Amino acid sequence: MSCAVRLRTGNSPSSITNIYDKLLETKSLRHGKIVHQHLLKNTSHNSPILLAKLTRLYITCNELDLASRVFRTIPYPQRKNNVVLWNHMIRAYAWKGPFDRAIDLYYEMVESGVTPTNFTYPFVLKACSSLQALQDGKRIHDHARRLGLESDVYICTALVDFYAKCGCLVDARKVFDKMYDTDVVAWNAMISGSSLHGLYGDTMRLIVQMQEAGLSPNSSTVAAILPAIGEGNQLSQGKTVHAYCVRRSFHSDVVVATGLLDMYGKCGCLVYASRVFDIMGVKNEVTWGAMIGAYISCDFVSEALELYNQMLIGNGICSSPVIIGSVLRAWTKLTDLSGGRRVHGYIIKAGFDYSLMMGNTLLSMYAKCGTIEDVVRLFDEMGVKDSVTYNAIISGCAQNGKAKEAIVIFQEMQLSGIKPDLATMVGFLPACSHLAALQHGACAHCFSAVSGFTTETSICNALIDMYSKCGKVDIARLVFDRMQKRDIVSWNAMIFGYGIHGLGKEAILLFHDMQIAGLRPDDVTFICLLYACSHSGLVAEGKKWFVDMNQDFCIVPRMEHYICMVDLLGRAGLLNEARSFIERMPCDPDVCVWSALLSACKIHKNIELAEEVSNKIQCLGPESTGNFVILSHMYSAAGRWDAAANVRIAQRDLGFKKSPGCSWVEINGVVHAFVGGDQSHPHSAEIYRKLEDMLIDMKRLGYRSESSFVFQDVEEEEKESILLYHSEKLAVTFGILSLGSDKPILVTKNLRICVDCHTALKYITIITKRKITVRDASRFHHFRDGICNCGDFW
DNA sequence: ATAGGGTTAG
Repeated sequence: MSCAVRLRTGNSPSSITNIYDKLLETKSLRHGKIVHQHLLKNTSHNSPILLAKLTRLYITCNELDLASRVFRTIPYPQRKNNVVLWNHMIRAYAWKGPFDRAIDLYYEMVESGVTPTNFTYPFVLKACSSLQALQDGKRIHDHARRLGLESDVYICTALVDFYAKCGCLVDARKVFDKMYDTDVVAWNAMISGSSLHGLYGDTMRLIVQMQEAGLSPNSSTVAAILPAIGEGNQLSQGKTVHAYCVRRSFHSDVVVATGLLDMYGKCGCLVYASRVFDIMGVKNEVTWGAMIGAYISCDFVSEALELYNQMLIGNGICSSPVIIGSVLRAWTKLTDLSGGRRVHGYIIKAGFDYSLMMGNTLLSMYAKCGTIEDVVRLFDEMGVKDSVTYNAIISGCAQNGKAKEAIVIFQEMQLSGIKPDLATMVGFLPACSHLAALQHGACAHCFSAVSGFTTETSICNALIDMYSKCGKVDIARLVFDRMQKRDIVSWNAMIFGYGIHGLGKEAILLFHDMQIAGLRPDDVTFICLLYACSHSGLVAEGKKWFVDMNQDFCIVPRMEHYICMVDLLGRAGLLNEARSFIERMPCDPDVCVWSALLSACKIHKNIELAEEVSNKIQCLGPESTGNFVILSHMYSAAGRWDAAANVRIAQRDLGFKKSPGCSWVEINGVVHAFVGGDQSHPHSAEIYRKLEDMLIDMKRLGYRSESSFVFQDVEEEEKESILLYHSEKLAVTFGILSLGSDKPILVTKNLRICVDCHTALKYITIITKRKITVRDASRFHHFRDGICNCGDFW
């Protein structure tokens, strides 16, 4: 059609309007744009009706920006009166987004005096629902009520959907219950809302009620409930739904089938997931994303990456932000930083939107791969942050030994106005556990209680761990006793708590209680139990449980169990038995197994065996520095300085640096750290003076420094001073100076406590009449009135 | 319908 030519021939305005009209009726975007061009040039041809028609055409063609531009040029009275056009504009934005434009248009409509109709509300409410804009939705609900539109079935359904998506399920239910006629769509709104918020029980109850009301779930219902089933790990329920889908022929629907495979993946049933995937006729990007995610959830990470490549190469499907998120999670699970970095580069190069979720995924990858510098840099770059952002960085720090940083960031989070949630606290408490920062931990406990988190099993589990690692095993037990529901982690954490305090009998009692309560011990339970036996010298019990674990509980021992057993036997002085135990192992012992024996050789001063064990460790590649240190200590103790020096030279040549011994003490919520011979603390002078004073009293009571454990060949007096300024002594002394005389002192050390400090602290408890507790890398030492509860071997 | 944060383990 050569309309452009005809338009130039000086027709009268009314005939031109007719031509415009005809062009718009073709519903062709190209024609619309031609009319638009001419209207811009010949403003005299503008008529409100034409402009309205052009707006409609643009809406139909999904050109919302253009539609909106033309809409605004319609003169006021005509625009005001064309309610239908307002509704169309709002509906278009509510469908396609940006959703906030729909809400803005609604407000503009009301403010310019246009009365919304029953068609307006479902659309604007849908926009509120997509944005989870609770306040706006409530206001709009109020408007509809005042207009007497409350019984309109479409509005009610939209309201149910809106409240349910915002998580206000009580309000959703209120609207729902008032409805005269609830159809499948209204039920689906209720059901998908509770499913979206992970309320598995409620979702299933609603399904039953729906069927009792005589309605059958349709494919949308099924698609809505499958994520909740997956998250609730309800495999048998999921299979029932699958069967229902087959009966109703929903299973060939790509949305339902994708939901099914995702559900199987989340339930850990990879075989079923991939079977659904394989027989699917139509697969889209979401299907591939779900399958890749299923592989990752089931720990088949390299298979997931392989599938991703298959998708790109053989199936013509491009990456999407969601799939890239999954790929990042795969590298995270492999703790493969370079893989993660490559994906990060790809995200930048491909120009993917840097959404909050993508940022959080990247942050979590860097955090789990242990590069705190990258985490902090990314964190600072992120413009928008939410609680997940903070949770990722806090737990990332806590899991990578940066507990002090975790505390600082937790404080920053509170200043930023983002409220810590349940996951924040569960991720933060281990940082307190690690530092034995009881005051921070107790504050976190109070905050959790006030926020209503302490009814949750996960938070109580973290609290049990925190209190027992902060030396308060009694409070840990109180938390344990008051829990409404305990899971396997609760019992394991409590048993381990008793173990580190040398309370083996209590650990065994709890192990029995656990079985009476109907819980089946798992592999971790036995690690905790054997550890407890080992640290309380309960050799016979430990041996018995090791056998029972295999025979009665069908748990195949892992390396960790063997390590516990070698530790148990070795600690008790049964060095030969420990060695033959290792020789009988059905699998090859790793370095940690031999290290456990080497530590035992040190306790029982058996240099010959230590040398032999040390050679084995050398052959395996001595992964850690601790083994060199032990052997060198033993040679030193025997006065064999040359041998000790050779070990240290070998250690240096192989590139192993001794990690410095570090001790810390929490005073009024501030953690003070010390290394050996440290003079950097502001109160250093006082601390050293106090220590020297105490040394005089200690000597009077019979203390002799264990100078054989100084590893350089130096004069006695010098040895004494090297020992005197060990980090644990400095931290204890600072505690004595800073805390009231009735207060017990808790010091934490990153390595095992040294023999001399162990002896010295006993004397210090007598001199200062204080209780002193040291948590070293291995366990708790409770010093009281000149004795330690560890029984002097550790 | 697919992506982000959390508890026990020498």
